[in-house]
Amino acid sequence: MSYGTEQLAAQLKAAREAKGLSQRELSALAGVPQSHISKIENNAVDLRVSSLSHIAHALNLELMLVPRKAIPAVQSITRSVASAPVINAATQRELDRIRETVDALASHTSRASIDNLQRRIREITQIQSQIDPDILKKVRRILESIESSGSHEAVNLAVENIRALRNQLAHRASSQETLRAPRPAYRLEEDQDG
Amino acid sequence: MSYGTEQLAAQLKAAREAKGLSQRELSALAGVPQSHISKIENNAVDLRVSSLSHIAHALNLELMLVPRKAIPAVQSITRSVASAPVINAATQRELDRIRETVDALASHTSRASIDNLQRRIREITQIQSQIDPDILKKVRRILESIESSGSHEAVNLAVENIRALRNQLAHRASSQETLRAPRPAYRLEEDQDG
DNA sequence: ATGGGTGATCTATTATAATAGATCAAAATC
DNA sequence: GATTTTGATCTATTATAATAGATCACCCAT
Repeated sequence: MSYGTEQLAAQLKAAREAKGLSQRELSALAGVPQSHISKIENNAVDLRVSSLSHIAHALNLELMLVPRKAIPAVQSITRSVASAPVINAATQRELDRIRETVDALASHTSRASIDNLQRRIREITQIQSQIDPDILKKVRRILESIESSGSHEAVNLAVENIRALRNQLAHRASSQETLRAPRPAYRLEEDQDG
Repeated sequence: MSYGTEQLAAQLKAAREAKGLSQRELSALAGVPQSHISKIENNAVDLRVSSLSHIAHALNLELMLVPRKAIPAVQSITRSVASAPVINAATQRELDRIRETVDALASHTSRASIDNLQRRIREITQIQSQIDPDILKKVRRILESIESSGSHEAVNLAVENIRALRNQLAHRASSQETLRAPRPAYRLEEDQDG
């Protein structure tokens, strides 16, 4: 069912995920059942303003009525605020896991190879930019396969892999000033799988 | 009953009145019963988002979720847009009535006095500025009393009256331009505490 | 395999928004 | 003074949001 509120639904979902909250966590914060949040995010209900307001507040959002003419300006502001260099919680979690994996790897691998690897990891962590958690997940998979194989060359491959990722991210970070407009962090009309 | 939506209710009512619409007129535009609009404006219901959205659209407003940090900036924009020199519907209606009254007056009064009066009326109409309908109403009352009395001096008094109003409005209009020019756009208190 | 966390999807019940329509008092208008 | 407009307030009916709670499949990690 469509209620003409799909933008709001998508925005709520995006905001929740940007804060790294599960539906259950948001449910506790907003005082709304998880099942209802699910329906809302899937645009299956025409929710009441009080519900919307509660959920929005839990996500640090405010419901406002904006004059037609002011919409582009407001979107511009919203985008610039939303794209602040706050790291995504999911990304943060993946980074933590990578660090754990590297620590585990370090405990039974030669010092020299691991030092290089750890430096690369630190580099990535320092880049305050949005990183796709899936990419980090792949990196971790490689590290895990290394741990099981114990191969020296595999470690070098991993280092190489991460260096490439670092370069990619660094490039994106520097070109972000000019690219910010076509890459809104808050998408108002789309979801993010694809 | 309070639903934490009194801001929205007040804003809707203000927007409706700013457009010079009655609840019934808005009802027709938004496809929502007048009785319901009354309840909404009096904060007697926790309305659904679709209803809010319909009414907002009829009033050229859009429902948006705005990040906490962006609220002051958005309010600033909204204010500046709202104060745009768009003529109020109620004002427009009063101006139309004044014109009708003058026409009626012209049909049985000496040409010379009326010409001057009509020129003054035209001057006022040309000033695209917000005029308090109550002031215009007073002007019309004077014109009406003239029509009943038929006095020459009364016509001159009315002309004088309207000339004063014109000056007042012209002054306000010119000072408004100088106030709008250095409009501080919008500013984000972007402290980047990250 | 197992268990924790995820989000979607059921159930059943209650609360209330939304609707169409009538009525009313008070202004505004004629 | 009579008429119209406006906004608020009723009634009665229907539609559905909100709720609590259980369940399910899916991924992820042990």
